[in-house]
Amino acid sequence: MAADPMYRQIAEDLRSKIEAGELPRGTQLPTEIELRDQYNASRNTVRDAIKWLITRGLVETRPGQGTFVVEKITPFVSTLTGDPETGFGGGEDDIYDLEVKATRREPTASVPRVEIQQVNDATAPELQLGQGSPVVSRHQRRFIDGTPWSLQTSFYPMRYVMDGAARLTDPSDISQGTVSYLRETLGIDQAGWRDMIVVRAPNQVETAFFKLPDDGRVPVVETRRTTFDSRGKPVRLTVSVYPADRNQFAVNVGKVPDEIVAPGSGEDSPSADNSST
Amino acid sequence: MAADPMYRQIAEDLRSKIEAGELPRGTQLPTEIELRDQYNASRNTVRDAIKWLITRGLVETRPGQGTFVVEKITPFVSTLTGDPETGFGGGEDDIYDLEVKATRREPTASVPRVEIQQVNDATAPELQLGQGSPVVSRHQRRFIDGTPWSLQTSFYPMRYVMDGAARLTDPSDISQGTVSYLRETLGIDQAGWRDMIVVRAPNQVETAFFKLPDDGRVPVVETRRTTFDSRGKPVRLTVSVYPADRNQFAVNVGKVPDEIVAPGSGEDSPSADNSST
DNA sequence: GCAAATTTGTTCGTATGTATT
DNA sequence: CAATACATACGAACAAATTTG
Repeated sequence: MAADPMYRQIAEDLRSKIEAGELPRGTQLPTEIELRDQYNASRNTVRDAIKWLITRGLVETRPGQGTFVVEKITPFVSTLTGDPETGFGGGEDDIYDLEVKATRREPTASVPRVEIQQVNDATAPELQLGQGSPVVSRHQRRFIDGTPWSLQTSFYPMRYVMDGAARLTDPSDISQGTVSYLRETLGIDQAGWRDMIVVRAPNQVETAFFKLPDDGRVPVVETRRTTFDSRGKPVRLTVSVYPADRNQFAVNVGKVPDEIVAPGSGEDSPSADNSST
Repeated sequence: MAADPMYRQIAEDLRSKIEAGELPRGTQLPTEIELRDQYNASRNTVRDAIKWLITRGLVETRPGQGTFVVEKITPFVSTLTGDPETGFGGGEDDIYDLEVKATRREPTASVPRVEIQQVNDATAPELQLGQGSPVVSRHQRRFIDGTPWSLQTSFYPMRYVMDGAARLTDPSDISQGTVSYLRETLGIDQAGWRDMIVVRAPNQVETAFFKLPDDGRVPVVETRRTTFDSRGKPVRLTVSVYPADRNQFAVNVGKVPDEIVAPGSGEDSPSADNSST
């Protein structure tokens, strides 16, 4: 009882039992009352230990049922790169390439929700627009095999609509893809893009849509894709949000083989802990 | 008291005050005793509210001092892509390109720690090695302006050393870079690489090195870079771990302008919350 | 340098509410 | 409806870290 607080000791003990396979995935832990007796602590202390395990994503509690070791999720893998000449985005509108280990799963998307907005303070510089400029936003919810996969919003300068790209405001899929639509109507070519990848806590909308635990311990990955024309001017901004607990990303540079090897994540760092700087 | 639990109401109230600027970054919140009186709740309930804010990274507590609104961190931005022909990795050994908004900061790295290990179960398939094959691991701690930036470990098949690349086991920097060293000694060319990006909770070593809060609420980003030769065979695997609270990543595809625009993250999704599927 | 005051951290006990079986 | 199990809330006491006098 000298070094660590009791709830940490209990938590570490349970953690080691989980990682040693003594408590396999999906099994139920002893109830809080049973743990209280086992560890000779109070129920509140046991609950502190469980809270610590929840934060690390090791267990989950279900009211009226018990505490369970979480099942491992087979992640979705999204490839952020693509062939800038041929494929260039895969042909689908705003949909990233997708490859999934073992089974090939099918992504589906909701009908776009289109809005005219004043450009956000955060996105204005990325689109090189003045504060408050009007933009068209096209928002979609995307699923894989029915489970929520990502939220995606693309922003286009309103000027494109004025200049003739009226279908940008159509609240339906632009089947040919907005890329080729902009090229054909306005002669805007797409020379490349940059993805900015940020990890952050989910907001309320994201927590609800992805059915994440409402204590914000599961982060989301936000990719902000700015597409440029050949003169280096930004054409659009696509913001996609993915829950980090079921998504991974791949980036290819140069010549690489096709198959994606299951990334085993986890404990690769040399076992010994570092001490000096 | 019907809808939300009291600790959530207190937390949301404090959150709105923080986001409205009423409680600026860095300022101290009222003490738990003061909050108890303000909200007419018990101290434990106030502490539950503070815990909720901590999980979301909005505040931090300092024992003996108080609770404070967290300061915003200017993030490091690492570019995962590069020119596959000319630059190809930037010339430094295993160091990614780095660009930082406004000021250009200098990355430094510790002397490599070299170990001969049996290949990990997770990394064996990525390097296409049999279970338990010997590998050389080269581990470095990397800093920017003195603050811990990333932990990086590269794995090479031990066979390379047998075949003549003895310096791979040198516990010092290979100044010319391992890429050109392998090309000159063994004729191994580097045709491309793939980065797998995973977000997960930090382990004990990472928590200590990055000085992260020990409750694992700050995730880490793990990039697993597999480098391939022109025949599509893996040459090496570089695993880098970055704390998500001070790092962002950029991926360039095709032709894009040089300057990286400050990515403002956050609240871009259309304001209204989604309801139906 | 030490002691007191302040503030958060841990642990206990207890009671009541809510969700599930 | 009853039993079970987790969720919330209160009160209290002591420990540990930090600042202040």
